[in-house]
Amino acid sequence: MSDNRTGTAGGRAATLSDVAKIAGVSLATASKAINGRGEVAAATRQRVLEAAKKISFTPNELARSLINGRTGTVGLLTSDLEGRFVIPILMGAEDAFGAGQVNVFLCDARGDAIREQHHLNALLTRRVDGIIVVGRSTDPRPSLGHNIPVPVVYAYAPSEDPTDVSITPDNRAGGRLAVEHLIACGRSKIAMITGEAAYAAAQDRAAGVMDALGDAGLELVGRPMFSEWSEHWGRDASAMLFRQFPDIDGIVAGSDQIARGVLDTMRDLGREVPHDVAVVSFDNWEILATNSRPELTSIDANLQQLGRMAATRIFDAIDGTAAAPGVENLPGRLVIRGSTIARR
Amino acid sequence: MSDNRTGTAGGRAATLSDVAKIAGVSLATASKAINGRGEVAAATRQRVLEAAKKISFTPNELARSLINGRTGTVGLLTSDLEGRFVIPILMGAEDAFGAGQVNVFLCDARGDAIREQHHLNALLTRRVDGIIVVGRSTDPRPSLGHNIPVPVVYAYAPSEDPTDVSITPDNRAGGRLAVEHLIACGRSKIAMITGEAAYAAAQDRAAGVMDALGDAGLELVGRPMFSEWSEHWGRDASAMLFRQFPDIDGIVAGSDQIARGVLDTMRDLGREVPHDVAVVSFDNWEILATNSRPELTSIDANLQQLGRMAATRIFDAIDGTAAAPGVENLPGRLVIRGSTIARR
DNA sequence: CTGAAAGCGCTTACAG
DNA sequence: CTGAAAGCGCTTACAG
Repeated sequence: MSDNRTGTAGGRAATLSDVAKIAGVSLATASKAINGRGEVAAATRQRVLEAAKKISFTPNELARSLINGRTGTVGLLTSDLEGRFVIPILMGAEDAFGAGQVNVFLCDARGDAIREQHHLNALLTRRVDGIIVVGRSTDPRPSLGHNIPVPVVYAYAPSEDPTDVSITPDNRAGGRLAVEHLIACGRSKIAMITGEAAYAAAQDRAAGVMDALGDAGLELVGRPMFSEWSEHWGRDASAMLFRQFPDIDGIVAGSDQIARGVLDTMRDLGREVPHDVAVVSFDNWEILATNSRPELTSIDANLQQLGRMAATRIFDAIDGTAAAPGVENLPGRLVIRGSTIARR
Repeated sequence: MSDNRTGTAGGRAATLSDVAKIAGVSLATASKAINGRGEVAAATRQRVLEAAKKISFTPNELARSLINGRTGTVGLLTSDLEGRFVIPILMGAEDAFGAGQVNVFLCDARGDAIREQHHLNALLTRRVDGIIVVGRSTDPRPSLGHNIPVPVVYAYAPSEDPTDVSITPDNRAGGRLAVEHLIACGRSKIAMITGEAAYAAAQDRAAGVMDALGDAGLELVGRPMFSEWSEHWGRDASAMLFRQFPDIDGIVAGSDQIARGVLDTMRDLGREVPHDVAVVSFDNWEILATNSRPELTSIDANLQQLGRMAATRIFDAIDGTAAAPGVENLPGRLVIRGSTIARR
């Protein structure tokens, strides 16, 4: 097969007319044969398919979309591509849409509202069938409004507008999960080191921690320590904490990164994890969680599932069976490793 | 403004005919006015624009594309979305295409050839103007072939076919860079701990390391140690290494993860970094490199630039000024931190 | 400066 | 079973 960058001798892509001409049938018949629609004689269909194959005919989806009003495309509007959180969501959505069925337009607004508006316009101009908006944190974000002619679903960051459809991780339930696990591991002197207080994720997790401690008749040791979402902070905070409260036996870390810092300090202080101190964290970022000493017990936010759900909501809305508006909170799951339960 | 999910009272999106009717002009004139083309009286243009605004007219890009033969879309065919490497490339490409100008179809083949073919077909059916194929490693990958009617550029993983256009990191030069830096830091007893030998990246970096050592009249201490790209391996390998060669004063780590493991072991062994042992690694994965003790000197592969270049190649090919085929090797850059040069 | 007409590639009633 | 015709939403020569 020679190098052919056009598909036909004429220097342009093969068209249904080309196929019809070669097969000696009308455009209408060629169309029906290709699409398996209408009553077409088996022999005729055969001829058409052969002709199509011969000239590598690829139907032009643009023309089809123009007719049936659906493009089979969806826009993914994110504000933070580099973020580790949007990627699994994006994968889940891509997954749910299926290979070759629905295609996803990826748009990264870089956290810039102007850029987001540009992208939104471009998406509408291309007649996407729906839009998924993926935020970079779980803090509510401004709504795109209701003047958008296609369904919109907000993932990770919920919309500020309660009449929009949003799906976000249930961080409060996650905080409960963390503490309940520590208690189940026999811990009762539990402290919390977490990220920036301005983040809803930090607040929600802390609230869940408090809920669960209260239910168990326990109190947090010290106050929740808010600062950076970093290993550095994990190291520094845990050093401070143990100076003040040497008998802590359980720590909830706001992220795997923070937990990694905590583990470093435990090692420096000669405290054994999990024997002396059990550590549970959030994110279940595998590459961090499975390479530490010991490995980290962590709460996975099920982001890929979150992406799949967002895609499903879009489908439903397109099919007219729209979900009830509001914020849906997706529970996370506890992944148990060596930082809370010793390996034999 | 009321909740309007359609754009017009008729329950469908506003059309140029609607605009023309309201403005009291012909379709042709409306088109020219909207596009700033042709000679249209200022007053007429004004009326048309007002009408368009009134009914929130958004031109249907599908129809335009059908006419001019270009869609302003590009396909991004990746095999590994979760990989940290494809994301910056993807961002760079998205960046180069600009907000709202060209839109990117994201397709993740999950490393499955069948799925890739499905996605490829879908992209062609949607008449993308070009395709960027982003591999998950720097190992050459099968070509998509030359029967594709649009330009194709391979990023990160080059194509096996030298007549394709490929851009890949220059890992050999990176290996040189690493060693030259260690030598500049006064080190002469240098060892290398790296990832799986089956990876071109591992081999190329090792080759560059050997080149630079040879040029300096030095020899590697021991042999390059190949195994997992993990912290675990970094810890274990460096422990073995120092047992055998206690006087090593410089280590090239094949990745930041491996380097993190090396740092852990140095700390366990009581060796001070960088005073006793300097460590340089690859990837410059910030979240790992800037949170270690000390921070990591690392070689950044300039992946975002790689993505931008790939996008540029696509543009050029569309404009008919195609790049010469072959593999282009993009040099990395050394980012110096505390693991090779002590902070004051 | 304005508009009627043809056409981009395809599908879908509707006749035959 | 097959095909002529209209039409999806838009643009572009070409007349006027």
